Amino acid sequence: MATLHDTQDNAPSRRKMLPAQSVADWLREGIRRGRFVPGQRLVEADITQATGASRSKVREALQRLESEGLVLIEEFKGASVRRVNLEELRQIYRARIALEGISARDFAMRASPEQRARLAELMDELDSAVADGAPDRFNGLNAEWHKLIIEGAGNELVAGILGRLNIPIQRMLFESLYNIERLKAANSGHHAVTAAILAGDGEAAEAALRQHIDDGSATIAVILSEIGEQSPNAV
Amino acid sequence: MATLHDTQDNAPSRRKMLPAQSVADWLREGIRRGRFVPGQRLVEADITQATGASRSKVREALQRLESEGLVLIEEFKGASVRRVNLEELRQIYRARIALEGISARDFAMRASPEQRARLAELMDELDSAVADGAPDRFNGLNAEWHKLIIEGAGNELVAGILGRLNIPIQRMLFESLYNIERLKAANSGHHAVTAAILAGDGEAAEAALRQHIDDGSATIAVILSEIGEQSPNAV
DNA sequence: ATTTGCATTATTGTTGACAATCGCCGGGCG
DNA sequence: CGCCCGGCGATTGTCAACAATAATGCAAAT
Repeated sequence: MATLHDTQDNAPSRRKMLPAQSVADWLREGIRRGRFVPGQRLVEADITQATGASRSKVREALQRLESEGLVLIEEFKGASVRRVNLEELRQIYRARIALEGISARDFAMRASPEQRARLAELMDELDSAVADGAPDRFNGLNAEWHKLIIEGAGNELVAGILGRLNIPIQRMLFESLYNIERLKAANSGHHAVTAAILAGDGEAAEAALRQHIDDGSATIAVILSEIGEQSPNAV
Repeated sequence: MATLHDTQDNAPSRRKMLPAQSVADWLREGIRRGRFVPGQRLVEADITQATGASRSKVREALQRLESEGLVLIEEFKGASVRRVNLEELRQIYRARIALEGISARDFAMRASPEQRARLAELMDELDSAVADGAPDRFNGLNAEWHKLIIEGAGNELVAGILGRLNIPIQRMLFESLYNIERLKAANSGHHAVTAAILAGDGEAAEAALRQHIDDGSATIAVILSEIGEQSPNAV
């Protein structure tokens, strides 16, 4: 079984003494970046040693992550990164469609000229990334593009919910865009949404973004089912 | 300052010894039913005594409620029921529009004949409650009507999010329907949604439910602003 | 060789005591 | 009379030891 300090790699982790809430952030980030894979156990002692936080803080962080749906805590068995099955993935995407859709609508109605200009700029850079066949650059720009719309919609509550929803599927999202065909498809969706927003058409923007997310969901489902077919404790 | 066991009222609270997670439920319920009003402090010792749970469990429950956005925890000041301002109310309603809207759409597409029959039945009872001018009965039926759609949409994730979103405004929702005019207006919205669902028209069902919720939001905003004008520590 | 039972160990859950901080109350002073 | 300030009680934050439980490894028996 892989322990935690096995993988202490790049970070200058010399007794960080992370104070409190940061432990939750640290774990979230680790889950998002794939350092902790679904099913992996999160042993309190290891986290204590890795972060320098006290056990109380570690426990508090784990309980928080559980109520966010990121980890599973079983009595006397401890915490582990929660696995998502296909049904849950579907539900996540349904929620994303609803929330990110309405964000696009709101963004189209209230975005400042600067924000619209930034959106157009990102669109150009996305195009150039596609033209260059640069999936890494595309991934970063893609995240920024979505983030601009979500945070620009002026609804921190919805932005927060979406942020939490995305964590479990972040890694798959990332992997899904290493195929040039999918990349082109995704970008055509971006174009439709961007055009509607720049035209100030909230209705169309919402519809286009819904379509865009729905397209992506099929791709992710494939990836998840591939992963799910591996041995249960492998991932 | 009102303490907790001042208000220990109806429940047979003879040393309940609530085990663990139940403490969070107990607090949630108390907040929802107005036993704990926004701004009220939630002292650990009082909760311990009232529930019979240990302090660890109480703290755990409070932290959970904080990450749900229900309570506010300040360093060395403890937990208190979070106040919602008008901007946050707007954001809650925007999220509700998105999530309950898509639930109506999904329900229209996948509800069983039994569920549709139940919806029609509820609609009749709502009408009769309006005709009788019975706001209490209407309130109960109204909650059931929304619940049927949300839980019948087949998305527990979205249902859970909506459940948490509604808690802070539950009391206002309740109070808002003691005006016969508003009651009639709300019911006309119910009719539009029900008709669309029974016709199997997901698109129209979503649009109608969005409109219905949006109508309600204005009413709630009025109530909140009235409350907000009272002295800050009164509520 | 496989399985069963047992003892050991690793890990989590719980409790209690102690330290830190905030809010209040009363006294001193301008 | 009003204001500042220092102590005091109440409340929360932190930590370490202890108890309860599950996982593991080993040996013996079939």
